[in-house]
Amino acid sequence: MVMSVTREMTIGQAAKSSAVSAKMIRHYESIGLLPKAQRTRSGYRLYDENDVHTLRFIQRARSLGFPLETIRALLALWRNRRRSSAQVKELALHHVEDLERKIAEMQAMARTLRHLAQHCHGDERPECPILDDLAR
Amino acid sequence: MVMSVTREMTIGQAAKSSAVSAKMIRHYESIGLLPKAQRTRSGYRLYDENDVHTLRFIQRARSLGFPLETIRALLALWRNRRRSSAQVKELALHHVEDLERKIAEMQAMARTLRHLAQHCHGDERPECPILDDLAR
DNA sequence: CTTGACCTTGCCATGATGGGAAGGTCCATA
DNA sequence: TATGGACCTTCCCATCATGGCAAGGTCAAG
Repeated sequence: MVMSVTREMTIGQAAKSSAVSAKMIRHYESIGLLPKAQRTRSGYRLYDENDVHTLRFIQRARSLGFPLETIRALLALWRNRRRSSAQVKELALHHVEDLERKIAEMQAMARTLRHLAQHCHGDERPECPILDDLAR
Repeated sequence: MVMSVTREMTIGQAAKSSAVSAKMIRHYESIGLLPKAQRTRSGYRLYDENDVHTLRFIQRARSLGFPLETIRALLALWRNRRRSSAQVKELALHHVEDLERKIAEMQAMARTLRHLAQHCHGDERPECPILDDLAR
């Protein structure tokens, strides 16, 4: 496989460079989050530095918990020179609200369980306020 | 459909009494979380107060975020007179750890995003530290 | 007898990811 | 030049808990 001087690479190399698995790169392409990759004559996908940059963008956005559909919108804004930062900020703050809602739910669960566990002897006897609560 | 005096009910009534959807009741049965329900001659599932009690137990455990496999274990302990409360407590505290780990992850995401958003003008101009971070 | 509310099973979808199979390609080394 | 290993391809299946829908059967009241 002969690649040009512009440092084209296979999917495995792009995966390493971007910390996005080859599996996911193919998946992102299949759902249209990434444009269809170029191919060698034998069918191998080819990626360049630009593609890797996009992959890193997606990877970073995923690491901040953005769902793929929001990342689709963020990518469009990133590429759009006439975007308004207000649009980006709205997506981000909406996601923060989602996170905060989920955090609050889980904190309530954890608080309840810690409280119940605190009153559970945790010994060999069967009496257990945790089960009592679940069965109430 | 004639039901006995022990207040047997159809799946829809059991669903209302337990706040578990009929769909989920069937699903729990299919994965063996619930024993196979009794049936009328025509094939309708029948539930009694005991079944509803179990359903409420599952519902409460789900509302505390326990995964179904853990609920399977909790149900077994609930039914086991020779259980030790230590086993129950361990399952609960393990789940609390899971919750706390996820909460911490999401808090880190939210913190980062709030910080980035704070520095984003959120106006009609394209400059945006949020995109800058994602693209860095 | 009709109608509407309920029940049955079975299939598909979600969201993001991984696993694995069956088969093709590339390249270095024996 | 042949072989082997590392890589690539597509396709299907699994996760986890839940919902939706479709086609068809049952029940009870009017």
